[in-house]
Amino acid sequence: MPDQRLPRDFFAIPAADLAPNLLGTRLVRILDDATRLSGVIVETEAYVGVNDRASHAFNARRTPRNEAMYADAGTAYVYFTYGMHWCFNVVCARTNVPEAVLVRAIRPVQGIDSMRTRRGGAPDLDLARGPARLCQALAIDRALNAADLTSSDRLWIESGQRPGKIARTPRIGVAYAGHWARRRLRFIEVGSPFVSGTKSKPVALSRRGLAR
DNA sequence: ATTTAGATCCTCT
DNA sequence: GAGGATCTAAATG
Repeated sequence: MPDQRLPRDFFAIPAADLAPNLLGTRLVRILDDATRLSGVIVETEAYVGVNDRASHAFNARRTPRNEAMYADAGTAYVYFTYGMHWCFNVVCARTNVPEAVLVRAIRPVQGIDSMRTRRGGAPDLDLARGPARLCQALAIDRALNAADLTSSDRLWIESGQRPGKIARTPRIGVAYAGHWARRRLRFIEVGSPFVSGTKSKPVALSRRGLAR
C-alpha cells in the first residue's frame, strides 16, 4: 500500500492531538521545475488556540498575518520572523478555530541534492533540523501561505508510520509566554538525530535518502 | 564544548 | 518603535 495524501479529516482535530500524529508522516514539496522534495516529520509543536499565550492567535487577535490560522484544517500557515526566516504550520481543528502545528524538523528523504544547494553547504544533518532550516531546504515561503494541503500540487503530507518512541517537551523559543512556556507541547521522535536541539554529528548517506 | 552577539525586516502597537 | 514560534559565526573557557 503506497503512502497516500492525508485528507482533511486527519487534520480536523485539536493541535495537541495532531502534533504527535504528524510524527512519521511525510512532507512532500514539488518545486516549479517538478523536482520532488520530501522528508519524514520528526519534530512538531502544538499551538493550541486563543488561550495559548505563545500562539500568534493568542487573545483571538486576528490580523492579516495569522489569517490562515482561521482557515479550514489542512491549510498551510507560513509566517516570517526574525527578519529573515520562514516557518511552516499545519492549520487544524475546526474552521475559524485558530489552532496549528508548527513543523520543526524532517529527516530528508527525496531531493537531498536540491536541499543541499538551497542550504548553502550546511551539514546533511542540519538540512531541515529546525523550522527555518526546514523552510529553506524545501523552498517554503510566503507564496505557500494559505495553501490547501489536501489539494495543492506543490505541498502536501502523506501517511506514514508512527515512530516507536515519542517524547514531549516544552516548546522552543517561547520563554515570554508565562506558564504556557512550560507546557509540554513539543513532540519528537526519540533518538532521531534530525530533531533540533540535539548535538550535530556526521551522518551517513544512502541512495534512498539519509539514514536514521 | 558552550555562550554570546549580530543579522535583518515584517508585523503589530 | 519594539520585538520576534531562528540561525550562524565568532568569542570564550
